[in-house]
Amino acid sequence: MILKHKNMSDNKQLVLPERTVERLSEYRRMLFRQMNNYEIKKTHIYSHELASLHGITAVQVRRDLMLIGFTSDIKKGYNIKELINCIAEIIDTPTITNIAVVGMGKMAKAITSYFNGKRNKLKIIASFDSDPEKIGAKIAGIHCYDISSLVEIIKKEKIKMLVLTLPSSQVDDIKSDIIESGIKGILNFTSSTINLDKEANIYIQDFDIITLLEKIAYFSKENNENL
Amino acid sequence: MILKHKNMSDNKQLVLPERTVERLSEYRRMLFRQMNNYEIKKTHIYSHELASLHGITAVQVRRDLMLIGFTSDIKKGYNIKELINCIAEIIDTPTITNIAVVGMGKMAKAITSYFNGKRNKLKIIASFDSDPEKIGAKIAGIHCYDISSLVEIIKKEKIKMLVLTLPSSQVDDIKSDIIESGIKGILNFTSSTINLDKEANIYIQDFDIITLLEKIAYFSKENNENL
DNA sequence: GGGTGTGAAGCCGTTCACAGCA
DNA sequence: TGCTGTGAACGGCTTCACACCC
Repeated sequence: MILKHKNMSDNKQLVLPERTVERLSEYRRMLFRQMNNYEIKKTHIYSHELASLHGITAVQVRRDLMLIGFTSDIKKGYNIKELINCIAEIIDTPTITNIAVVGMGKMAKAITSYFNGKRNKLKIIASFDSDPEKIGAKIAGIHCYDISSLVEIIKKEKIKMLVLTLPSSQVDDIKSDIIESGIKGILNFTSSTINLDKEANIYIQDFDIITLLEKIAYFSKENNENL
Repeated sequence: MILKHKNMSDNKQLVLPERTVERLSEYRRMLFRQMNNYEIKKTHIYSHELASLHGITAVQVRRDLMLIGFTSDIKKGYNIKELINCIAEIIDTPTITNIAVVGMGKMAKAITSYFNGKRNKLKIIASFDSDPEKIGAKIAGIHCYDISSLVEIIKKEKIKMLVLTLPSSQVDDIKSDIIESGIKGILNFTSSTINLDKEANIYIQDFDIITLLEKIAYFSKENNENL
């Protein structure tokens, strides 16, 4: 509808920086909150307001909005509703994007329960496991399939993204299936890095709790001493 | 013991880049696996071997090891055991670092069960919640305290890091408590950014599943079209 | 003056290119 | 020749500085 997004207007779509995309997602949710939940039903917001809500600088906000070609209303700041729509134009997919979880353990259940319902263009619709007890069951509201049917189900159910929460040791076993399935994006909770670089063209985001906690411990240590 | 780490030898400790610290954590775990789990009990490893195990370049590995002042044995590659010890010198704390989880929901339980036992210098030893059903109980092997006793317990139990898994709406309520408690590092699973910049000197790592999945969706989209 | 939009500079991390060494 | 260690170049992202506009 509203199409202030410069990059969308020329047919050659400009790719945004990773960090900008992350912040756009955060801006949007914050903007929703600003628009709805407060007694002061704001319609406009200044860059420095949005910035301080996120603990970043106003320049950063303006730069991000510049990149998506969104401009402010003179003297009143950014129109919240229009900005929400503009961000949606950019980061949302036109139709619902289906996601599946591989390895239906505690973490997967927690993620599924937490996530589903939070975004209306992204939905976890299936899970895979090798445990006979789980296969065929409905866990955290979604059907659990046999991991051996990964490729088949991904294609049938039009699944576009995977969340990997299976034991690291089992990751290698499904690599080729993942590539074959045509999956385009992965959130990898596994502690093993899956390097399927070769032309598979899959966007992978690694998340490893052990690494992160060790990193935090390291920089906490630093905090005590210098700096 | 083995002290090849240049930075440790001069009393002014050099701070490593974030990404390097992350990779060191990953290298270490991979090195353990290389040393123990394989039939070929390797004692040495080349930079390009370690690199390909992680899906990165050999230069990257060498650069990281250069930064920690670790050098190879001539013509044989890096001594695995010594490297493990060197990494431990840098990222491990001398004593066990205690961690607490705030908000004892499904996610917290999954994280605790997953993490505890994996690293011997980091341990989740307590949790906090406001739910009377949970307070006083032992959940996922750890005691759950009343969230109102946050500051007290953190000081008493010498807790140095927090994992925040409580609803975003409740984050603001505990901000001042966190600062008062003297906590040095936070892993924030909440979708609200906690900006407690002001001299609190807390290292914060944000992790927001919604943001990450939206980002992955965005770049998956890109993958389909250009690039 | 109080806000915005943006070229230019700066910073951080990765990669290139190459010298050195057995 | 094959691997390492590293200055220098590069690229992505953030911040500075400033022109512009009501």
